[in-house]
Amino acid sequence: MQKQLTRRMSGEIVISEKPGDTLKKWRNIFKLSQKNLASLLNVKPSVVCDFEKGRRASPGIGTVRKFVEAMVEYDKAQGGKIVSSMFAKDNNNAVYDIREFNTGTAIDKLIKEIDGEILSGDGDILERPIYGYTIVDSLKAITTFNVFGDLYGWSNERAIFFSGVHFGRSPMIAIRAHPVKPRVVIYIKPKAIDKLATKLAEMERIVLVKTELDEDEIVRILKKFN
Amino acid sequence: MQKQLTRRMSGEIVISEKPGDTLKKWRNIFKLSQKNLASLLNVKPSVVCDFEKGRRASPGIGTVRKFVEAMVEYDKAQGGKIVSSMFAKDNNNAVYDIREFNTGTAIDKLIKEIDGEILSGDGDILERPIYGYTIVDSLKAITTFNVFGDLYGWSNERAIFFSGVHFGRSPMIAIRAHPVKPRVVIYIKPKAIDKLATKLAEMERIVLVKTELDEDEIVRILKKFN
DNA sequence: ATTTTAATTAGCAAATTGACGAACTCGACT
DNA sequence: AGTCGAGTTCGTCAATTTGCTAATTAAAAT
Repeated sequence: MQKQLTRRMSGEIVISEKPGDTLKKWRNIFKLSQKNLASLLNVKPSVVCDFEKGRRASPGIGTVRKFVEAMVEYDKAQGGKIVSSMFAKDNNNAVYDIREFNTGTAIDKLIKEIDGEILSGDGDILERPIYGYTIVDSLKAITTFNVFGDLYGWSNERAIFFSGVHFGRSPMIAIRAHPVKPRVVIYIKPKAIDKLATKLAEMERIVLVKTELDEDEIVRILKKFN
Repeated sequence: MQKQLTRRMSGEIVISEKPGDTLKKWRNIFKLSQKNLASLLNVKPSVVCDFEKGRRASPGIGTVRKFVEAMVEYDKAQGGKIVSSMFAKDNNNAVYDIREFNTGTAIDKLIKEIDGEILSGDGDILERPIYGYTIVDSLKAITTFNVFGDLYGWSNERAIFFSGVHFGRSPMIAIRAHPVKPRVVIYIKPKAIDKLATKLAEMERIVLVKTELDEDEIVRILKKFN
């Protein structure tokens, strides 16, 4: 959650017309004085000012990072009120795990690692890289509001794992209906596989896979990937 | 939409453990070779490589920005396939406008500008700064999936304008139910004001305002703010 | 009226970036 | 065996950043 926010803040600062103003805006949101923030960073207040006033035309990302993380850390030490007020999405327990890779991982490599069986998808589509994954409880995903927006992390070039799958029909229908599609869908210990599910997967050119590993094992294995 | 993506990309690069890897990841997503990207940036390929391999520990945000924007621009010139595949939220026409300010604007200043009448809220709460606003169609906001997650931009220290308001009861109930609250709620040309709405606003310490200007005029006026 | 506190400006030394070019690796394809 | 394309490594150097101190302005508090 903090990471999400630091990314947002950094992104906004980098792209902003006047990065200094944006920096200042965040400092104000965190209710810190320049002196205050400076001491968190072990620098003198004039340094903070120089950045805010844009004396440095293009500060390094290390600097931006230090600033942003210091503010978020500070808030955390105070109980995290500001950070958590920034976010709503916590009780979204339909999402079991969500993570991004830094480098692409080929689909077939991932399938092999999790001991998956391919139900649909072949050829060079299996060599495409994906950049992250999401593990969701299929039932909760459909009944909970809003999850579908949160299923995709930064990239939709990703794998989606569904747990609690009966026949795998509903998850594929949901994916069919949703405008953004993942590259790979993986059913965790499905009871059976509905024919319509594989048909839809083919139509969408989505690689459909099943695995008999459980969520924890999958998370553990995928920790390796970067 | 492009701006959103550039912010995401930049944020991810800044916060990443290995910014170079993240840069590379995005270059791959945009299906560009180093040479290719280098030519878009008018630099030599080795420069791109140096950044990806982390020879510069802390590249300037100007550099990050150039990289990110070049990729997005390139995609746009190709028809914008990648950028738009990255986003789902288009047919969300419940949201009429959403914008962030770079500097805080006092609530009462904003109210004065849009010629608003205060229905609830007084004292120093009116001097608090806000950092953005959202204008939504109240009916669509409630019937459309997912909007409530998109109502808040970067900061919830913001104003939310509701158009198509009858008595203003439903919007306040929705806000009451939602965990993240705006600082200010503004009804655009309401037919009347429900008592419960003002009561809820008081309970949530939200400044409730009505205005007789229409959406377009409001957008025009708020363009001034930065 | 005086003292604090917060924010801004400016000059300067050391460290780092940003860009280049040339040399080098490593597969893949003739 | 040889050449292409894509990517990597590194020495070099001007331009910038980073952080300091010190001086100055502005606003708030005593």
